[in-house]
Amino acid sequence: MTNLEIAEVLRHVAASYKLKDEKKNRFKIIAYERASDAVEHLSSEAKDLWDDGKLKDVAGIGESIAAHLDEIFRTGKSKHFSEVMKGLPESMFELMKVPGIGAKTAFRLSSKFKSKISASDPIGSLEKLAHKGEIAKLPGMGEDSQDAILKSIKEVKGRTIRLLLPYATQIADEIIEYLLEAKFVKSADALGSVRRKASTVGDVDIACATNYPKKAIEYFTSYPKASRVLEKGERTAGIVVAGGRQVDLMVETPDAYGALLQHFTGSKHHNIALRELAIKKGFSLSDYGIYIKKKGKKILKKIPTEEEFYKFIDMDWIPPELREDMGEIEAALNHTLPKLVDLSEIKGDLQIHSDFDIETSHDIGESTMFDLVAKANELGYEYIAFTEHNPSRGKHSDKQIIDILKRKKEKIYKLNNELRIKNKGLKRIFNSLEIDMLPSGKLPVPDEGLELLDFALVSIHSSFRQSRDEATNRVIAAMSSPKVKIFAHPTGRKLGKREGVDLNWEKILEFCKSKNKWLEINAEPMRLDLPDILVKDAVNIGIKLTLGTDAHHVNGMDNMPWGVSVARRGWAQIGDIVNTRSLEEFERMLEL
DNA sequence: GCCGTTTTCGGCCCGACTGTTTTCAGTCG
Repeated sequence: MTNLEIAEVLRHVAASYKLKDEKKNRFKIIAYERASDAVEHLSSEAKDLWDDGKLKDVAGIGESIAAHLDEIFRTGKSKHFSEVMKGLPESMFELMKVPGIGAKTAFRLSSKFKSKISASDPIGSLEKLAHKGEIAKLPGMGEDSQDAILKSIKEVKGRTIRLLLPYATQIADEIIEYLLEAKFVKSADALGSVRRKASTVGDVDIACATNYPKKAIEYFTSYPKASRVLEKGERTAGIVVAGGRQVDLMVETPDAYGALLQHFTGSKHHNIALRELAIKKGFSLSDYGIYIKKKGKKILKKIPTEEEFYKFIDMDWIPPELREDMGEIEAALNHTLPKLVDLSEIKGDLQIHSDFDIETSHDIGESTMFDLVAKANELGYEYIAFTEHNPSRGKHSDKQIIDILKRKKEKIYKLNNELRIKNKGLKRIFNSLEIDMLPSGKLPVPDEGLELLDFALVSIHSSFRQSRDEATNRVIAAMSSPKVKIFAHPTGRKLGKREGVDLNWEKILEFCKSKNKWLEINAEPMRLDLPDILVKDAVNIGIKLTLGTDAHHVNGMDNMPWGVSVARRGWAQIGDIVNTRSLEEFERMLEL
């Protein structure tokens, strides 16, 4: 059972309690919803935690829920959950997937149209009923509700995967630019997961500061690229842009903008923790500002900037990337927040594929070494590594592989000489290779070939479905080769397409620490791998990380900022990232 | 049902928008 499935079950339990007796179960409902959230955002599989007896360590899962989940993992179901959901129509849980339909509405629809809602496709049945005008006839519903349901169903059906960060950022940037063209808009910022630079983004949210909120809402809803206006209030508005992507705007006057920015940047978990803390200090936080109690009255203090907002509760300003309630609140209170690594501190790109014909079975780069060097100079790097895939093993003998690698070494040797003569910008090109790990953990390059390299990366490109132990042993075996320094795109995940390989991270991190091996943060937007949560684990233990774009074209080298975002979300500082070092220091580290 | 730097009891985040209502319920973030 996956985390997503467990989270869904917990949410269904919460919905069931809501229907049975909302008043009586008020806090139980919150508890189950929180537990559901917690499981959904877990960095490891709940099943694995259960295996290790650590399920109860998850904040939000206590004695009782842990026991029910234990029953589910052992027997496939929970008697208690079945009892709670007893008497409720099965189809209602499916209908709740439609935005705007919650527990109550779903229950009413499922009960009312019992015979007309098919078990195999409840949402499809509902759509038919809506088309016939049946929904509008229900008490408390009307034409507008029916239309809203139809539109939502359409969106559910055409729902694309979550956006990758760069695309979401681009949508946000274009709208921010549009907003700032209006004279009455003082400032505009991305909110939510875009501002926190999460790897994927659902909806794009934007804030704007203006003394003319009405005008700003009007202006926003007439954005030329909007295909539809979802809502239009006094303070917020929502539109749909190309690809069915929703963009929400929050408007505030400049004197209260800080509280708004803080609130809608989130994350939800960060805000909840923050508000609970504020209550203990006698304040109440909201997106309008901070309420202070005076003589039994609540007085609103408006907050123009985020810095002032955090300062008011005795905290340092927290970089948005850290706002996940993962310890940043405690650190901000103690003034021990890390100084996060910055893009300007990156001195090299450690994964680049040129068009050198290395006769690999994988994809070869599209740009020449010459063009890639020019790009590296443009980016102000001191060094780069050419890391083409290894020559294919099936088509080459060991001797042929060694010959190819010799040719590549010579070519890079010549290029390095030219750099030395020019004596500016880029100082050194490293001769590296991204080597497949065979399923056994063996490397498809003979030792004599490895000796030709400055250092090597290893990565997984096949057999993604090995068992946890098999895969872990494979990685450790492959990394044990002396020339191998970096484990590239370690989980092998592709966002929205493929889960990563199931690995025992405790073991791998321990290995990296003891053998001084490095983990790559791959900056390719669909990878962003190592994931931020594992970056944080690695940083905690003191494992060094590298940044590489995995560029197969000069343009790919522009992806470095996304990798830096992942590093920052994992609390990495300059010292944690190897390629923030000067060339001389980096060379020393390679020899360790 | 969960949780603890005032607590193992007594709390539990805050507010907007929509639609269908004459004061609110449901849903969402």
